[in-house]
Amino acid sequence: MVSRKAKRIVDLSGALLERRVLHLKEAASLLNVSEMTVRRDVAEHPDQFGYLGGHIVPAADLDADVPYELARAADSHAAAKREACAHAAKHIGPGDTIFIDCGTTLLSLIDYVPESYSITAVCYALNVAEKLTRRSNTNVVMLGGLYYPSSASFSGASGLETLDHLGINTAFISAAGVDLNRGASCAHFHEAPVKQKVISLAQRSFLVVDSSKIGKLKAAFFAPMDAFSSLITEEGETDIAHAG
Amino acid sequence: MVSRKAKRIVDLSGALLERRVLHLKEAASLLNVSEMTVRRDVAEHPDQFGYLGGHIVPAADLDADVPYELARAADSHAAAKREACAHAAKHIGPGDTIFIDCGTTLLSLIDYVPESYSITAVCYALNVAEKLTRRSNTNVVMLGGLYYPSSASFSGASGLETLDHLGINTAFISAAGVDLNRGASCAHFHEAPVKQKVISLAQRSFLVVDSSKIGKLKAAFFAPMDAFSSLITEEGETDIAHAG
DNA sequence: TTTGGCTTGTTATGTTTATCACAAAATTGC
DNA sequence: GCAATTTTGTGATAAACATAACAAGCCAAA
Repeated sequence: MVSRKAKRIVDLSGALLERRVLHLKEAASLLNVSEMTVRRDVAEHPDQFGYLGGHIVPAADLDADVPYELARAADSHAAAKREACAHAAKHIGPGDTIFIDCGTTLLSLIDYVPESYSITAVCYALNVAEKLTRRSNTNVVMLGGLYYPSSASFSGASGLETLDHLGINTAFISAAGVDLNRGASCAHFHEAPVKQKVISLAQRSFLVVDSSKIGKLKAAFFAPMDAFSSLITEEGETDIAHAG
Repeated sequence: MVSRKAKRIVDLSGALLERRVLHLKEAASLLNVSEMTVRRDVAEHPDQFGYLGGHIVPAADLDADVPYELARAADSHAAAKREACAHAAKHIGPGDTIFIDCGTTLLSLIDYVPESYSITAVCYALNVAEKLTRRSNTNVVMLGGLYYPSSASFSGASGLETLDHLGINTAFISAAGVDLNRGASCAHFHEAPVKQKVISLAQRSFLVVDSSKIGKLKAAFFAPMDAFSSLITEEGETDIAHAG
């Protein structure tokens, strides 16, 4: 027979699947043990449970194991990125089909699109998809493929093929480096083919970065500046002269 | 100019993107205001923030706004589902490529695979993908397509094409209904083509359900019983007689 | 510049949570 | 069935958190 303790752990994680948060007191009465015992159970299984001031949560909700230097990237220039998104969102209209690149830069773009707009959003990053699916009035299209933790995104041949069936009005592309002469580059090679194909198919593309990226050049070059209608940063929008 | 308050809210949700949990004290010093102010900010934006005994979390982590009757389905028979997964996981070996179906049934399958096994997992549901990407030693392949909130999964022609490039050893398929004569069915039509193609390509397929599903029949029929090597429930494994 | 409304900080008080040590109860091995 | 070990409960104490009332500060319009 399985020890009482093991059964409690299973019961508790079961209850959490359903409730997402459980107060210590609830958990105790649910499991028919004292609060102290629940405390001990939770403390002994940090892999399964998180504990926040009297509340038990699934460990998954907390684990700062966010893939990607995402965790690291998210803090730096977070405010600038949000401002850049606010500018970029002005280019989105009702009924549009947009493409949202991976990374942290464009994560808040969707927050600046009025709830009333019904749009279709194409993405290939897990964190972006998650946000999009929470929004109503939004069709979400995901490009599949192999997962790359470095950018929390998927890519592969069939993801690229999916793009052939889509009509994208406006693509929002981000970059880890923007050199005003050479163009836009990113740190991970697997992202480049996706970005390039999107840029080639979309009616118009915008390059969205916080200004700290300007002047930098990363390993994977993916587009010259004149591939974009404009460069958008927290400071606003800069038209790109199409005269070579 | 934007009110100071509005900027704080944006900063706070930005910090949460990165940290997932923020202690009241940290938040206060981060925003350069008193704890009391942070309390008030959080209380005024229940849509964005959750608050658990001194800790601020993104509302999304708590909000029972889990898409799908997922929320509803998750509680019922949760223990049975986990037990079924424990049985099913015995069929996974190091180096395998497995397919994990959508729904809540197979969510805990991955928990029963030893950390030391390096595997490749193919999926098409957002909640499954999320769990898989948290695991080390795991290649994750996602089938893309249009998002269906009803099952938190993606499907479409190009997702199906992706399957052609994959060699799947073992497929774990779940169902909303299992009729021992007619076979397996699910509630959403978009899932059926994916399940069918996977079953046709995988070396072997297992049907994994909690026993409450047995005897039920849902709208979208997708496979006869003899398409599966065995039926796995919380009570264990039942070989399926291949004699018609 | 001054008024009035709104925002923020402070303080005080009560409640909840955290931790520890020890006792009681249950399990296990023999 | 008995002793050793583990698990669980209890109560005391300290720390952290919650809440409300009021004072001070900020901002905008007159």
